[in-house]
Amino acid sequence: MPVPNAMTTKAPNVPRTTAKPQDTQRNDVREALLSAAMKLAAESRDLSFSLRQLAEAADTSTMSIYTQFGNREGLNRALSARAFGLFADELKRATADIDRKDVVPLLQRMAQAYRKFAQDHPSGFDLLFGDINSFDTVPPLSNQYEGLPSPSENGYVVYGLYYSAFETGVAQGVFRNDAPVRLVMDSFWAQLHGLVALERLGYVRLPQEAEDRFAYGIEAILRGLK
Amino acid sequence: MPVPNAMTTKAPNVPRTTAKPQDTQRNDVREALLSAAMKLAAESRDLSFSLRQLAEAADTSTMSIYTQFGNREGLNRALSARAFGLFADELKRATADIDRKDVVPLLQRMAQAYRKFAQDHPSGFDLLFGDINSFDTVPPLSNQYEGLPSPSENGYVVYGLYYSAFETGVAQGVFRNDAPVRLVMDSFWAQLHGLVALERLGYVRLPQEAEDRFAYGIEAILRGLK
DNA sequence: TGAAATTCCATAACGTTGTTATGAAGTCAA
DNA sequence: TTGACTTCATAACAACGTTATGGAATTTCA
Repeated sequence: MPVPNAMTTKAPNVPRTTAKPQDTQRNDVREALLSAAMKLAAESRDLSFSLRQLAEAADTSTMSIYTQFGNREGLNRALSARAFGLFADELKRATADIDRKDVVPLLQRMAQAYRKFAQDHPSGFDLLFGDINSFDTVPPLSNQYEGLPSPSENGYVVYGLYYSAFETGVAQGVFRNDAPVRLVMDSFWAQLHGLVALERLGYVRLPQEAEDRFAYGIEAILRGLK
Repeated sequence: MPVPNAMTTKAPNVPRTTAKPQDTQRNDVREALLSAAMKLAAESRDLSFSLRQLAEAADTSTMSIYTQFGNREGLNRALSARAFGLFADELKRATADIDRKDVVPLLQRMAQAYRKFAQDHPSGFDLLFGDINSFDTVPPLSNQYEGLPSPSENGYVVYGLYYSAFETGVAQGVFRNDAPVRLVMDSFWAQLHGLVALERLGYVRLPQEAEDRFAYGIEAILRGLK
């Protein structure tokens, strides 16, 4: 879509002051790029910004993206790590006042946090769960981790929060023990993901229905795992 | 990614024979474009083909895509209608030998068909359920249809097959009647979608786990709606 | 301290993409 | 037969991700 090219048409040959000794805190440029990318993604609620737009927003050039991240996929990978951080924060905040032994209210809050993360950071949600090949940063489902790329630290945090809730719940007899805890947890997560993903994708067109739909779905999911 | 441009480098100025009177069965070009697009999508298992590749595969030029479909989004919309046809076929085939009153086995088959459709036609699955704004061709969840774009005919077929199964099931008392049938059905669908979507996105890395995971998930979903 | 090696990124270009401009050929109504 | 309309082949355009090149800043090591 041809758009007024206010951005690419700029005064040419205005060389930027390149890194002076005192501002060469390493990773200044990297940080500027990452935070500008997060901002652009937040504004548009997707990942459609171009690398030229990003470079301009971060007051640098496209080449610095390549030296810092290799290519766009590398940038996305770095952004995924950030997104997992936001997700982990939301999970912790939502469950701060819940006793870890009260697994049912705990998981209800964690489900709400999953949905809230998708609503508040839709591009982060897309990064983590919306694209093929995005799962390099997500902990694998299997116990057999060998040879698989290692996910980000916050990925493990998120994974661990869900897993330990189910570990406790199965031990308490609140959830079924007819399968490995991992499978019970994954079942919960997949079904929760479906509720949230369809809403993110625009299937739920009438906002006033969304709350009932989500609440009903979560109850059904938990019922099915008891 | 710079690739040997064997396609764009072709003998120039070789005018094609433009529509002669006898081959002007209208929509010849449209049909050629659609079937070539389906083929390209099937080969790559995604929608990454370019409009130039499509034009060449259909032995026409890119402009015909624009006269036939307006733009790429219009092409995708037409492909969605085809994909819904394939999905409806799969649903019918999978449930052909099931009595419509046996709603539990019926829905198990319909869940398997949903998964099989995603496996056999991943790009079709992406078209229908994988992208924001793709839901113009999907029947809306709500009873209040007013003002919403009308989905494709096969969209209604798919929707109706699921809906009537739940209508029967709720009437029989097999499923809960504590909410509108539409909400029960949507809960089932969303959770099923989560199982299938995560598998499609590459989360299930070990194929030998996929079957158990899916079977366990479907059982849990049905249990939660009883 | 000073020269060589290396890192970083600004400029500019390349190939590919979706889309649009233009015009010629074919169809259809009168 | 004429004139309006439709269709699509050619060519161009702006924007995209990426790569080439080179100069400045920094680091290494004497």
